[in-house]
Amino acid sequence: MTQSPVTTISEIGKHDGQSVTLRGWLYNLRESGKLLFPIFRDGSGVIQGVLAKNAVAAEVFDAVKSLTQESSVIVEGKVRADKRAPGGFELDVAAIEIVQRVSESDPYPISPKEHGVEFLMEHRHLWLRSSRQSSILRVRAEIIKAVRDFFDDRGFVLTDSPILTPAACEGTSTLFPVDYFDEQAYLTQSGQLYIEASAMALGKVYSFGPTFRAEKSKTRRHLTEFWMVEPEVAYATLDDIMDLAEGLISSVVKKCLERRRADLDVIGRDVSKLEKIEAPFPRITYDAAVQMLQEGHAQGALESKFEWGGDLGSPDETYLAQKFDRPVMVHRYPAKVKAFYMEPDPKNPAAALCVDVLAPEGYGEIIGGSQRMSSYELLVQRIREHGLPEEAFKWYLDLRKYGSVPHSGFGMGIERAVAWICGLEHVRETIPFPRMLNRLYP
RNA sequence: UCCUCAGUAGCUCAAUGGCAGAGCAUCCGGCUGUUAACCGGAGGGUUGUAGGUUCGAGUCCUACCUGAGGAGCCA
Repeated sequence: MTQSPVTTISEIGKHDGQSVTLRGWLYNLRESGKLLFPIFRDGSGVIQGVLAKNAVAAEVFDAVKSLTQESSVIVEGKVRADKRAPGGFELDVAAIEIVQRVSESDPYPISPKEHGVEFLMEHRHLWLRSSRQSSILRVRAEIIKAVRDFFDDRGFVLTDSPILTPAACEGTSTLFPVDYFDEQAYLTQSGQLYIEASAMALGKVYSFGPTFRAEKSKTRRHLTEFWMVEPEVAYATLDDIMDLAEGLISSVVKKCLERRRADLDVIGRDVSKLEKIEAPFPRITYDAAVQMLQEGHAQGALESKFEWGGDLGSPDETYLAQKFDRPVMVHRYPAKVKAFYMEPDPKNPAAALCVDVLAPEGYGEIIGGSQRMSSYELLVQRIREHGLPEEAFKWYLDLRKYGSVPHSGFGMGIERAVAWICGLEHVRETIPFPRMLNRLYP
């Protein structure tokens, strides 16, 4: 092959009328008599090639004609703007080098036709190559970058929490145990307790990493391994972190609309719904939410009547979220349904200074946060009430002995945020290799 | 853990208790603008597993396995 400049499909518009080299894979091949229409992908996008039998060398035509799906190829050809092409450009193929040809006796299993969930999940390592899955992963990467930029630009310091932990932060029933030499350790279910310590050192901090929950949940919103970003701010109140949460979400959505609109189109997302996501978000108390739920039940929109004092269930969250066109913040839940470390509301000690942010369109809770308890005595009392091993929390209690201050933070689940922003049916598509109740492979 | 549904060709699905079928994929042939191309042909089956009912079971019954959707729990 001659040496034309190597480029990518996403950049190919800059080379209109020129010869270029693309390195990628055959996505599909159509033919019509003496014409071939190979579709190539290279990780940045998809482009259709064209070969006419009387216009190219016979060996090039035959080589393309015999290609199998997902064979890896280096192609050279002239870029041509064409209204018939979905991406606006086509490639008049002049030469091709087959890097590895997929055998027809063992063809690529994922055809352009429909497949079932189980089959696709068994072939997740190959499913990632589809346009839709590639676009989702690009949006995921954009969301993570937008999250980190948001905090970095505001003076937060990234202080990651350990993955291996000696004890639970919210009870032991949902932990994955691992052998740690002669001790029992667990995979973390939240980095929160540790970033409280680093917030006391550095003021404004966040952690970003994987978390693990051995919940036997089998729903479209659950993974056993998922990624969380958790900011923690010294001297911040509940109101402060509600401001922070709505700023984060609106900033992330805006970045995706600016930089990943083409991918959102591939995924089929209705971006008009995302364009409405601007601060301020509605804020309602738990008490107001209960009233809305009871009205919903009276109107027949909800099956069961919600009683004050319980935690919100999935159908309840979906109902509340449907009342708004942007995320809704529900704050001040009853303390007894929330974690032990939450500060009581001074105006009503039965309520906790906490907030759940419910995404629109039924995507459920994407953020959970609170003001943390700052009193040593009260925290000891709560740890005992919850039957937690006091010895394991000695270091955490130290934070309340040496310059304790009010502080607040929250956790945002990356996969739920990706599912919502992309408009996906299930969080399993939001991460390259999802870990679920019945899925550890591939 | 509980509730509901499903499992038939590589994939997606049909088949009243009575001969196991189609589309896609693969292979062969045709077509100079195809858009999940189309047209013709070929090969491809231990109907999830183990029992049971029946003259006869993909179909009915029991148990188990696997998967999906939901509840609870949660981000």
